Amino acid sequence: MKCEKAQKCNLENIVDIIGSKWNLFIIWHLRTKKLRFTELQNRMCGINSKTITRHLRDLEGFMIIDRRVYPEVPPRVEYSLTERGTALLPIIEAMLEWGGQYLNAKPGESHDVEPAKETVCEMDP
Amino acid sequence: MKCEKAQKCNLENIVDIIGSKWNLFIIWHLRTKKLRFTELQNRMCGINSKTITRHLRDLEGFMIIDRRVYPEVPPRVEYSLTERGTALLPIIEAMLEWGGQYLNAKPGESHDVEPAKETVCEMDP
DNA sequence: CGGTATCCCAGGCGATACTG
DNA sequence: CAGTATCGCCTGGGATACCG
Repeated sequence: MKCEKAQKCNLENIVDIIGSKWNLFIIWHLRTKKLRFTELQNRMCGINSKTITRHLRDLEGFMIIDRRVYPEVPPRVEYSLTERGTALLPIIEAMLEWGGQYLNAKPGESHDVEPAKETVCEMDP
Repeated sequence: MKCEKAQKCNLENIVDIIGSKWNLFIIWHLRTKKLRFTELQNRMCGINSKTITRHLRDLEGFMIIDRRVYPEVPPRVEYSLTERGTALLPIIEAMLEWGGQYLNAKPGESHDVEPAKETVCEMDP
């Protein structure tokens, strides 16, 4: 975690963000439209609320997502991508493309079901 | 970790590879030339041998790096990128570019030293 | 609805020591 | 040199319960 002799690695900072499965999923799910807390949670394979909250806060801190609270009853909170977050989409797409080219062709070993398309845990339409 | 209702997420498989700080570092350090075990270890901020070995094996399993053993005394093992691994470089470069654009400009909070350039833990020339 | 608060556990990672 | 073995910490994340 620490590069004592050198300055903090650029790549390391980025991996802290992109390297998390959950962060990537959140960003990806927000690519088309803003979503509410529960909508996100349901789309992400039932991730528990503590975990998703933590990652949402992280992403908000990095100014990758925008959190908008509507003072209503019942409460409504909507998350959306910022410009910074949107700028990450090409990278995620590149990752998916890479995965489609190489992982689907020869899955290595951990391949139990048929290859996915460009989808990420699409569960509920 | 498990998408019970959907097929295994493509993105999740990829994040297992790209999402690891160590894997990214290894790939990045191998971008220009093949390196020996110790060379890699020294460049990576003194990562301990157990950890690096594990990640090297993982990457080898995914056919992202190539491990070549020379039957000599003392032993020599060289690691290099495969085509698959090389195909990841544009993604890492995109990540670095994104980080350069956004993280260096406004670091958020975890920013203790001056921004890094396109470097990754460059310690010993 | 959109979270916090607790508890708990697997495993990622460092430190250290040893080996062919 | 290139690892393996062992120990032990600490965090990420699941389960569950509760709250404004």
